[in-house]
Amino acid sequence: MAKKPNKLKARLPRGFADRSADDIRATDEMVSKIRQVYERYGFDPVETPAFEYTDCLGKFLPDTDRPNAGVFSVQDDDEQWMSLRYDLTAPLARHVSENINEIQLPYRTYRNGWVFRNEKPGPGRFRQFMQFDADTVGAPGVQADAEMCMMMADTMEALGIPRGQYVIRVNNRKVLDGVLEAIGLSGDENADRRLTVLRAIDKLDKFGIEGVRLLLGEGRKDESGDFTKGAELASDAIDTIIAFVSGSGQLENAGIDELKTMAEIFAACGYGSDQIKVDTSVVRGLEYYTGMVYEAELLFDVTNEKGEVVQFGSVGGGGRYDGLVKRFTGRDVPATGFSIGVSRLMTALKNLGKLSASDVVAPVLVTVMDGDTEALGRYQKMVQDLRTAGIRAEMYQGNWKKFGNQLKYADRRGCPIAIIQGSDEREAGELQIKDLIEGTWLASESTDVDNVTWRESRPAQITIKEADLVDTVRGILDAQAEDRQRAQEGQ
RNA sequence: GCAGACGUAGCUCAGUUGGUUAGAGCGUCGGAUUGUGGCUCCGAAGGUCGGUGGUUCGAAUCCACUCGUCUGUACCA
Repeated sequence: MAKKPNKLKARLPRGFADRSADDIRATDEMVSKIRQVYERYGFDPVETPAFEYTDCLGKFLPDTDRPNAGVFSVQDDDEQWMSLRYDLTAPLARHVSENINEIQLPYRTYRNGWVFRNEKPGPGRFRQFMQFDADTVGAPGVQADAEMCMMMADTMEALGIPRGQYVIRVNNRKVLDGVLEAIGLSGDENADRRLTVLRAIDKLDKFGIEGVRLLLGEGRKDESGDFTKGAELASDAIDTIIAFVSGSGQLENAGIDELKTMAEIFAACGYGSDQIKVDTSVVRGLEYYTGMVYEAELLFDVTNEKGEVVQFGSVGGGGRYDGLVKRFTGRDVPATGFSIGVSRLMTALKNLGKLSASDVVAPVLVTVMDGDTEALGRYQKMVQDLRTAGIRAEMYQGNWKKFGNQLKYADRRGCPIAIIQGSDEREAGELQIKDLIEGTWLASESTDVDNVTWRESRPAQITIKEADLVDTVRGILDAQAEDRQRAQEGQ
């Protein structure tokens, strides 16, 4: 056997995805709905690049052991480390700090873009994904946080998620700090333990009360038998925390007061607990949040491709980060903002059926039966006439000599209509207009017809005068659109 | 990172205690049909059995290592 040439294997890096036409259109539609809400709230767009100097992004400086832990980093030719951004908040803090003298505070801004994380990918979890953020920089008041939550709720509804199918959960980091203090976990020497406790609390919706109890104590065994070490708290401390996160604990501190103020704002603005509610188990990221934290959670079941119900968790979140700009400027610039995971949310909406199947119809296909220059010019002219009338259209660009293939192409491409003009029609100044949607239906109704009879019947095909091309096509397209509309409503 | 399961054609999967030339369905391509999609019929292409090494007369099958995928878990700024 002849030796095979060493063919290059085409492969996508793991954790990355190609996006189809449908995905791109659906994303564009989603993004535009989100943008409309943010614009209405008076936010302005800003864009920062995908790369930042690594030290500007946060605590991750590449070390020699794992230069890319968590982030994708490269060294510039002047040996400075740069990284792909892993969120849109740190770059915003950099942008604001760098332009602090030009920017009018409070600065209300939004932006969407790709972010990158160098970590283990999973289903619905990619190493490149899109986020859509909104932030108010330079506003210390709780009102700014409250506005964020309300805007998040409005956004969910603008995306077609009905009230009751989502909830914005709010908490205040200061509250949790108070709880930790109450069980004697204050001070630097307990920093690690505090983290473990916060992480355990964050898993309430995943593991339930009992799971969290285990993580606060000895530890917990997962389904594969692997053991996770717990925080090893005393049992009365565990009880205090459990009581607190399940809503029955008592505590007075600044965090609670702020939450009360927020609740009043929500009530005054007409947002009920079916939209936004205080939930003392919300933790969010551990690093930079200083006060309010909030997250958007979907309450409906999401089934994946295999038909399994999956725990979807949050589709967005944020909070107050008063220290992030100060790192650069030394000035106190309080800020609050949130981020929507566009890619994740889109997966969920797709499953909810809220993602309207693309309105874009495939182009009308002008078939080719005569390949000489003059004839090709005539076909191309038909295409241009249709395009001028605002109708998507294209001329067949493959091997025109196999006519059957042209219709097969149109069929698979989903073309609504095919235009046919052979020499017979040409001489009569006529065109054949074939309704491919109607034809598909006819074909499914008559499966036992032999091929010759099927072909000679020329299903769903009419003959018209050349001059009537645009009007006829438009008429058929309109009728097809009505049918689609009716079918959708009938569901 | 840790733990477990699984890797056979483009896809979904068969493949006997280790035994000749590794199969099927679907899909793809060609033909029946130089001017009509579907159905039908005929034919063809397509495989380093994830990789490397070992055991054996002989490995898709057994062993070791490795890579990859999936599931759980950890981390997630």
